[in-house]
Amino acid sequence: MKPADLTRSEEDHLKAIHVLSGTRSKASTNAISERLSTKASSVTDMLRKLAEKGLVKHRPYHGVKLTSKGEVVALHLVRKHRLWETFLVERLGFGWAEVHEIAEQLEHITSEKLVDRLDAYLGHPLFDPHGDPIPDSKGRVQERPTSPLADCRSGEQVRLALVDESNDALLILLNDKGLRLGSVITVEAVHAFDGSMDLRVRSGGHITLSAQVLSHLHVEPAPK
Amino acid sequence: MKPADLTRSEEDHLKAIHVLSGTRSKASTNAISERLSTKASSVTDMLRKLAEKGLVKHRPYHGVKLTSKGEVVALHLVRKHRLWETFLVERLGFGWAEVHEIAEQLEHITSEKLVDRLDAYLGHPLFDPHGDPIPDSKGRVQERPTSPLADCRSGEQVRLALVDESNDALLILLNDKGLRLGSVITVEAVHAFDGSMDLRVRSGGHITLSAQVLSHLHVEPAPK
DNA sequence: TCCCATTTTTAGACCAAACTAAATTTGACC
DNA sequence: GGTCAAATTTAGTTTGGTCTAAAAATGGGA
Repeated sequence: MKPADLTRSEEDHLKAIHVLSGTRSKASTNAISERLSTKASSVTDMLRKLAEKGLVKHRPYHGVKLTSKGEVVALHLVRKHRLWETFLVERLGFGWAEVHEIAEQLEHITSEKLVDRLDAYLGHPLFDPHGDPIPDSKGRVQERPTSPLADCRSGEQVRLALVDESNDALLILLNDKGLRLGSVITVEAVHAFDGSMDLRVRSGGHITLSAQVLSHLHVEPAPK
Repeated sequence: MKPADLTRSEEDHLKAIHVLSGTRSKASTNAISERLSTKASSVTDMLRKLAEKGLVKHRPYHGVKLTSKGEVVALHLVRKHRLWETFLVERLGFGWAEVHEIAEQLEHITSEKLVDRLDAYLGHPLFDPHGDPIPDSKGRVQERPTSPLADCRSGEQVRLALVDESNDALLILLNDKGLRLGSVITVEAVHAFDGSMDLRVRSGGHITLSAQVLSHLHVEPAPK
């Protein structure tokens, strides 16, 4: 039983639901429509269609979640998206900020063989350029214990592991400050007033990040 | 004045017209519809739309040809298609026969920067895996003097330079016979009865090709 | 418990891109 | 030059995906 042939729009909706239901396990019509820049009524239509295909469970007025069949499709899309992002950054020299939009197109290319070859060509990477895990061909993801940078205390030394937003402006800001995935950071001060932090970046300088930026950064223990 | 945003269907039509009008400079409605597996009436509709956008010149009942603006778009699509084919074969290890269909999808990805980076990554190749020239970013193509293998005489030694068809079965046949681009071939016999040829492939064996196969092969003088 | 703002769905319309069937044009042949 | 088959266009329909506007459901606060 193949993932069947889905239209681009159907795929976009499945992926949106997957991402949005990450924490709460259900996604709302409005949240989906906002993410896809469409109207709520269009989303409702699509949900009915996807429900008929057995890809989502839609309880009207109460949100939607993926069936296991839908989850498989969504994870496969995420896999393709993150593999292509990795290719663009590592092989073609793109910066993080630029690749999201292109990968949005590339993730819809349908060829199992292409995905698997690309995966092998890149050396079966476990994480994409933003630190997000890349599902393997069976949909399994490598988990990694990360914690919010915002929770760190003064004096802690950690490594930047994950940026949980593909917002261009955020990525450009990090770039400007000399921060990249794997950067080793020492917390120099935490300001209670606004939640901002002063940091020292090894092989970089002293920087300050606002709480708004910090909320998207996750770290892991610094290497020895 | 950008190539403007075109739908996938519009792009497909432009490329079909480009390819079909290669020899005669005009393409017929039926030929286009056959190539795209649609009906003639659908093509007529599309031609009107493309004509309104100034991309084609359509004289009803008398065929269609690209305007210079349409030609630019078509050449850009050809460029993308052939660069992706090259990537798939040279980097991902695909065989010639498999890449056409995937490249048909990849050629519609819109990102100038992506195309140019891919081109550089591949070392600015002049020819794709089938021997077809790859237009550069300005649409210029590298010409190469090739002649039909079918015109060769007994005893001639030549090199396979171009296969002018992306038909799967043809490419698989060539593969089975041990022929690839660049193969050095000696003509051993030409059979007047059916136009078939007996050939010897250097670093291969003795093979026989039908006139039907030969008609798609083009050669250049053998290297010294 | 009732009310009302917010969210979501329904109803009806539009557009692009395809189709079928019918009408029209062309051009080759007698 | 007239005729007819093939090629092409026109007319009208369908499907998928979106929209706007109106109706319905939900759930928190008085």
